[in-house]
Amino acid sequence: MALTTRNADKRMQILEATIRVLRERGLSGLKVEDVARAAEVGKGTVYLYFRDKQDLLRALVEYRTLSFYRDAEALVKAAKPFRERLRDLLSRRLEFIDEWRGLWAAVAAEAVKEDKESWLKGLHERYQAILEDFVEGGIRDGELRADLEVRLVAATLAALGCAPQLDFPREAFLDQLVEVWVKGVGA
Amino acid sequence: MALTTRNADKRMQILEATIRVLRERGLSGLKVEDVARAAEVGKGTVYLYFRDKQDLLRALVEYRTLSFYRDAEALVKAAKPFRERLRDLLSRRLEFIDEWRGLWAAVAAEAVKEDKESWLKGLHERYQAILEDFVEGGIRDGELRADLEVRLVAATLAALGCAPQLDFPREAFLDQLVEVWVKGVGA
Amino acid sequence: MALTTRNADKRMQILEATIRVLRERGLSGLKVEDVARAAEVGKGTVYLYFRDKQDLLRALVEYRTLSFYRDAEALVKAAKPFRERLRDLLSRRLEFIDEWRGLWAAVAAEAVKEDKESWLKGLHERYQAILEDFVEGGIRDGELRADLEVRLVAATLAALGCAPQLDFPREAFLDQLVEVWVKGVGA
Amino acid sequence: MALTTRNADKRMQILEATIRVLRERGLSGLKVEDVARAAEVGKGTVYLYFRDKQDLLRALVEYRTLSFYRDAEALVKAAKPFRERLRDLLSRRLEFIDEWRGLWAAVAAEAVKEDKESWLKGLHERYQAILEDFVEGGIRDGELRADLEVRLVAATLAALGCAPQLDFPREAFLDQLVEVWVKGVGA
DNA sequence: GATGAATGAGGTTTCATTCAT
DNA sequence: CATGAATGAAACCTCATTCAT
Repeated sequence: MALTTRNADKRMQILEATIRVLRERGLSGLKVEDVARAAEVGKGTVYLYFRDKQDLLRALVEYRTLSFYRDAEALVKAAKPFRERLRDLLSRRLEFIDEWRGLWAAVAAEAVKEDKESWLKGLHERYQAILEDFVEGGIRDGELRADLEVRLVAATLAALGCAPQLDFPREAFLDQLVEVWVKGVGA
Repeated sequence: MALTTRNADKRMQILEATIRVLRERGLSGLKVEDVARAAEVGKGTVYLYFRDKQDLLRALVEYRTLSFYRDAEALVKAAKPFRERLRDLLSRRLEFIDEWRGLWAAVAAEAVKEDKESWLKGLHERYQAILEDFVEGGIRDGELRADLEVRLVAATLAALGCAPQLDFPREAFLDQLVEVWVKGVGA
Repeated sequence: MALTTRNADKRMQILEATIRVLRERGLSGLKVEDVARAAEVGKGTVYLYFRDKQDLLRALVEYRTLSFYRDAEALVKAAKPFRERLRDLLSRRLEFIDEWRGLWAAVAAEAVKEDKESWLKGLHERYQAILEDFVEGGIRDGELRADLEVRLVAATLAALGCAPQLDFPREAFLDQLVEVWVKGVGA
Repeated sequence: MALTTRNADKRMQILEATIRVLRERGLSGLKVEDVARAAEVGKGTVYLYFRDKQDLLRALVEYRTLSFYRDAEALVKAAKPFRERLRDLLSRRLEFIDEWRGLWAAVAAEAVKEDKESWLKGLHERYQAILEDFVEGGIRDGELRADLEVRLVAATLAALGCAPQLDFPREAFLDQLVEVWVKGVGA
């Protein structure tokens, strides 16, 4: 138990270190040795918790992505007005993208060499499902037009938020995004 | 002259091979030797046209990105209805994203180690400018609301198009994107 | 402690292997891989102890040269008659030159690309100082003429010993060298 | 004839360029391409005059070494006092060493991979012979002691002149060398 | 003859992975 | 369990050499 806990802690510690190094040094600068140093463990220890570097990356992608999905789900189901929930979702989405510095797809590609397509598709479907729920709820509540094709609209939401080089206030940008999308598909 | 032509041709040949290999093998699978083989030249020849691998990547990013910007500019300035121009733009954007398989940011990060920020910002500003032109034109023509803050709206357009795993017809998705955005900011 | 010892040992092991390979294969035949094999370590291990090949060469030049200087100093300060000390010095000098097979200058040139001049001068000054001490002692003891300019005479000693292709007994040659120089500057 | 002359010229031009590049860039910096540029010919042209790089180096070593021997022979046979002839010889010797920047042995080692020993010995014997002639002449003329073993004394002369880092006037150094040797073996 | 674009063998170096401690 | 010294496969890159023009 204590052991399991300590192990789980160290796993996390390594995963957190990994994304930190990734952000600082980029994908080609991501060395196992640096990850170990950043996690304050020995290099060999990384291999006690992950089969190899690819396994570490796969675990990282799943850890941060599922964490994002969990948050996204909670945010869109919160007891708040529709627009606020949308704004929270998009905000968290921008945060997610920023966390990866645009490297998500590249890391994901390294993380899984076989069955890549189905793995990616599986991940994305979970997000798509969350968004479809949100859209359906919006329609039910009269916030969104009833004649929309849910899957397509959810997809436009998923497609919203590629992080441009923001040289203006993030809040204003978020407001504008919400504004556009709500006007675009709102009732 | 003939030389310049041949040289320019071979440079292109290598760049085209590079993006092909990148798409097939991913970033970590991008070996100079494979690029050379794909371009049907010797390994050393790559180094006649590019200082090193980083230089090759930088040239590739610029080549494809500027090519995209050129097309984008032409498309939004075409003599067509506003919605069609928008659709063409978004279509080309999806194509651009698909071409890189989501690796654009990662490749760009490898391509430039110093002054990265200013280089990225410089590139993005060109795109932002094209979009601002488009938005301003739309306002002038009465297609878009006049009370919009041009830069923010252009930014929402830039943020539109992260390629999700499309499991429905691309055309329908594009139509929906256009629909949402035009409704969102249209007059 | 044990570590330091083991590390120092392995460093030495690699340096000894390097000069062995250098003598056998020449400068252009000096591959890091061969050095590693000769030192009975892996190729990568060499890079644990030396930043790169140039660093290895620099360390080698310093190691063998300082070792020679240390011996030279001890020999000229030994409690022996002047002529014997001179003979021991020249003998060690011939050994040093033979050890490098005439490649000292070439290896030194590879070993240091910047500040080469000051590095070489710095090294040589240590030798010159040892010789000047020896000459001064000789004058004090009445072995050498008192009207000599110490630095110049020390320099002639430094200039003595370019290894010709010896096709006669080394001992006789050494005796002759001693004879000439002592007659030349002796009291 | 004209052709032969032009060819011989171009050969020389390349050899002169080679030693220039060697002095400037060192042995590992000696690229055929740089030699060609320095000689103001095409890279392929070098291969019209020399079988390969090794052949170029062998020709260079022979060219400069035989040139030195020719000069040395003329200098020691000149109609001048003994000491002056000795001084001229040593002066030319220092010049020769300086010309190679200490790289003579290393270049010679690259220049000949097989029969290296006999080639080096053959070259050196020519120099030894010149020096023996000089010593014999000196004895005949009563300038040198008659009880000397000619070969050994000639060898000490050959061993004289390793170029130290001269930080005092070259002329004074030369005078001192002459002084020492003449005193050492003179009548 | 003269050229220099093209080549690829072969060198240097990195870094994921192992394993003895 | 944890470690990091050691390893060598595999990547990058150089440069001697060739050959079509």
